[in-house]
Amino acid sequence: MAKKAFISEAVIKRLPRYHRLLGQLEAENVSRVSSYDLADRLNVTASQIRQDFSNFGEFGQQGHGYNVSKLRGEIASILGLDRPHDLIVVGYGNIGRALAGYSGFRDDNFFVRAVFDVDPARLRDLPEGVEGFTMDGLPAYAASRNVDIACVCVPRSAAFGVAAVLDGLGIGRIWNFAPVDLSGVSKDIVCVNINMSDSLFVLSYYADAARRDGPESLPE
Amino acid sequence: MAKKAFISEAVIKRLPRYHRLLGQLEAENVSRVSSYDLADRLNVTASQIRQDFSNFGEFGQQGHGYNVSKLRGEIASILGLDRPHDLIVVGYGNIGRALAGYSGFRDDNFFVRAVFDVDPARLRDLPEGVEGFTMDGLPAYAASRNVDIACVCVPRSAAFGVAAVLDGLGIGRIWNFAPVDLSGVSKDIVCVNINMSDSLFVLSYYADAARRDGPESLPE
DNA sequence: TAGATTGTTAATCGATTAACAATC
DNA sequence: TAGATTGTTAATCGATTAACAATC
Repeated sequence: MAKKAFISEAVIKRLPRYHRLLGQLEAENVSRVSSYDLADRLNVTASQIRQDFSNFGEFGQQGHGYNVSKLRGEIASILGLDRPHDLIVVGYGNIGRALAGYSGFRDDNFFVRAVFDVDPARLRDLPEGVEGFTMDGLPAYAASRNVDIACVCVPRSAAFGVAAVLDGLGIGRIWNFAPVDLSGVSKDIVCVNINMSDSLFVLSYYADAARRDGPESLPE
Repeated sequence: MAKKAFISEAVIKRLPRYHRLLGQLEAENVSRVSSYDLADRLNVTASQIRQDFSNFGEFGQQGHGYNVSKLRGEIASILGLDRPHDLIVVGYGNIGRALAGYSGFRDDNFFVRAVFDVDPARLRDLPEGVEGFTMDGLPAYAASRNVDIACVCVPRSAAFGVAAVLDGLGIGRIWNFAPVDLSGVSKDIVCVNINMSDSLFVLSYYADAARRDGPESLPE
């Protein structure tokens, strides 16, 4: 078929896992895999894997499977991992610090360039290569520097305001750690949420469920 | 119907959002809501909300909707938020520090009691009320203290080993921040993953998609 | 009571899985 | 070539939405 117009979110969410596994296989010097090999490793069906790939093109070779490096490159390209992304962190509290300090993103071309906080006292001990500014410095920063993605790590009460400011500055790509829905702030906002509390609550549920009803009550 | 045996993961994942909204409504002194009110606020269908609730019992009153506090209490009870949970953090790096330092979980009855790391030099500046131990202290700790949930914040390479140790100590409830699938380590493991990279990659995809194809390419 | 809104059954929609012809 | 495995179409499954009788 090659390049469908609209692709379901379920498919997109699986791409990072494929990318990760292919990276491991590459590190193990595996050069070819079939959809069945991949399926085994990921505990999904081969059918699903082939369906997923077919949304984006034809990456395999009939009778021989997929070239690991090529396939990984294709997925990286789909996800945009083949070019650098400039990130800023807005809100330099616990999570903001964790993001700015985590170097692992760099391997996938994501670079935290600057952090912002209302409180100048917090802008100490910044990681190597990361600049710090108070919030009022954000417009000037945005005017002179490229910002691909903003990581919103402010308290819930500040999140809407920050999102509006970011949208006004043309930084509508938001990685949101505040427990609010920012997609309503503007039509242009592209937002992906990490809600740690929500995830913890789900674990709490399944921990109880497993105790009560045994392992059959667990998903997957 | 009242209390279905097995409930889909999609339903469970929506419960924290309901709980959060009901908390806000409670703070606004709203005492009653209909499924239509809730649906409006959450941008979902009223039908879905009623279906979701009906998995667990009958929480509403025909003709009058739901009592906000009562409903919130029911959902809190389903998620286990009505009683305290003792947490430990294993791996005291960037994410581990963020988790141990974040006080917000306490409002929902989750308490980080201790942190563990292979490197004793890292166990400095612990938050108020949090103890620090090297990894070899984990068995003794588990023997003398209650541990409901372990937050695994170690590097990928250490994650399997840590999960095996935790499982051996009977701490099979894992909130996993390492990019590996720990559910295979043991049948008893209940694991919920937060994979920050995966989420960032998905954002990267949608940022590109929005640029290319406009807002129609976005989900939700 | 009449109106509103639930809980639930039936219909629809979309995603996953199975099957298989195409072909390397 | 023969065997293997893809890409894709068709069948199944599950989740979401619509409809409505029950009832507060």
